[in-house]
Amino acid sequence: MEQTQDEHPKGGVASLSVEGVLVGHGRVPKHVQVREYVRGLVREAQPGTAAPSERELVHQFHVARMTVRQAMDSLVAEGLLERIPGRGTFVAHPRRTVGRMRSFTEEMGSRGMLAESQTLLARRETAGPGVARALEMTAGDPVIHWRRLRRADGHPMCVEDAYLNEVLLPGFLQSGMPTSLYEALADRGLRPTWAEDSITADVANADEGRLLEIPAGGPVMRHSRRALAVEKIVEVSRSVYRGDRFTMWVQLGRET
Amino acid sequence: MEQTQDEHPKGGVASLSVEGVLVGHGRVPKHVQVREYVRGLVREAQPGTAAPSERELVHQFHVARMTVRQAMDSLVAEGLLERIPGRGTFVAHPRRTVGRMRSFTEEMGSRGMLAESQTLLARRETAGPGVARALEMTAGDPVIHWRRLRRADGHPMCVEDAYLNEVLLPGFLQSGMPTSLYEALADRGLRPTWAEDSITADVANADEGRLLEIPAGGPVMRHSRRALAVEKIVEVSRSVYRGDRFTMWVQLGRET
DNA sequence: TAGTGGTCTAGACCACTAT
DNA sequence: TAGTGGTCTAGACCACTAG
Repeated sequence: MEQTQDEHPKGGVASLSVEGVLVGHGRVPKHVQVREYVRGLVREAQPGTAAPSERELVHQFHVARMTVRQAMDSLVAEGLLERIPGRGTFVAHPRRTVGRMRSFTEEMGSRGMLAESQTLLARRETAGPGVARALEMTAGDPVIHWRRLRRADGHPMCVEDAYLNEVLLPGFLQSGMPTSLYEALADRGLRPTWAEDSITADVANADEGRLLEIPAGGPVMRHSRRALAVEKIVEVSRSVYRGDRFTMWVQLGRET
Repeated sequence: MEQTQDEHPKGGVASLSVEGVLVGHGRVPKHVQVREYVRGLVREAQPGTAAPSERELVHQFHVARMTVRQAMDSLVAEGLLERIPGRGTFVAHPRRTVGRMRSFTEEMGSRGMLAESQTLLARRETAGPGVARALEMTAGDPVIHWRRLRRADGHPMCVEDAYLNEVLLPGFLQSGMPTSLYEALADRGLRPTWAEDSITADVANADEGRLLEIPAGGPVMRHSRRALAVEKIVEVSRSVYRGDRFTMWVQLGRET
């Protein structure tokens, strides 16, 4: 058959993407439209629920089967669907997730605890050599320093010093400190997607002991993070956790 | 054209998979053969090196372009190649790896240190409730308990208690303790591919202090790991690291 | 202008599962 | 036997890059 893209024997130019009717001259590829349609169908379905069969989608969208397969392939690749030859395509059972990055709030939430934050300090500073190197800036460059006492269910859990590249966040301090740092970054198109963490054990100094309500010299975990948004380092933080109350969880995969 | 699979207008039934000639009646799908051919070409190439173009592979293997694309798709998905529209397909630049699982030996090696181990204890025991739960066994089941003092460049770094499911490892103790636990597991088809780690800060007790050559009450990091090989939990370990000498590094990704 | 990857078609035969 | 996913063909037009 001659290729007359976007023009079907029956139907001609389609209109809106409702119930299997594709946008005719849109620049959204058909396989993307099919993919998003299926994603919507499946979004809140139980694992094991059957997805539409490939030939069913072929008829529904009036596209070739390879186009449908392309759509399904990507959903399978991202772990949303799984194919069982001879049986069909089904909503995948949750797989083991590897090292998912979380904010303090998310971390506590996943443990069934309520996270709270108390700002101890929020100001513009000039970067010292350590912070500058971590943020890939030059010593003396302006940074935002935000120190918070973080509680879980009302109990002190850690003291966090976050340093942000002010150049990437003009007017950040003036707009009032947000409830969630990561959401505030996301609002500016700097949602952190990758982090390097380091963790070491230490003892609390007097200040830390006072804030965390433990004796000076008590065990603490020091946690440092470099958070990146699209190849840009947006946040560097150093946190001191109570050693008696906080355990860090990590999931790791091993390459084949 | 009529579908006469594995029989081409020119060439007929092919022989061995050398230089683009596919196995004719083999059960290895063509896209897999093309994929592995390209993987071999590219295995040790520098990032940025051009891979063969899709049409080039079409001619070389006498297959349809969709078949070549299927092969390339999977290499792109696994991060080996990257496509640049209008330019070609290239060996991908290394991406940020997320949470890679490592053995103590690998961990120290990556820091330029030499790892050594001294076995303090290696025997058959019956699982206590905690170990049994972690190994998904029943309390009282036989486990192998292996305690090691681990050094880096000759200095004590941690004491590790590893517990192994003896049912999965018959004769393990009798065969003499291996240099590398993970390699020994791999030899038995139980190479760990996934791990759950937890890390907390604490202080050393008297025994630990003596072994690690730090004062009792000094800061330590307690690290627990559950290691899985193909859905089977093969190892559970509890390690105590010197807080003044060891920092744990983790890379994390965030889902989109 | 030639070459590349991105998208798409309208079929086909296969092995497998379920009825 | 009907239906499913797995594989495969032999083309096509498009937008984009590079010489």
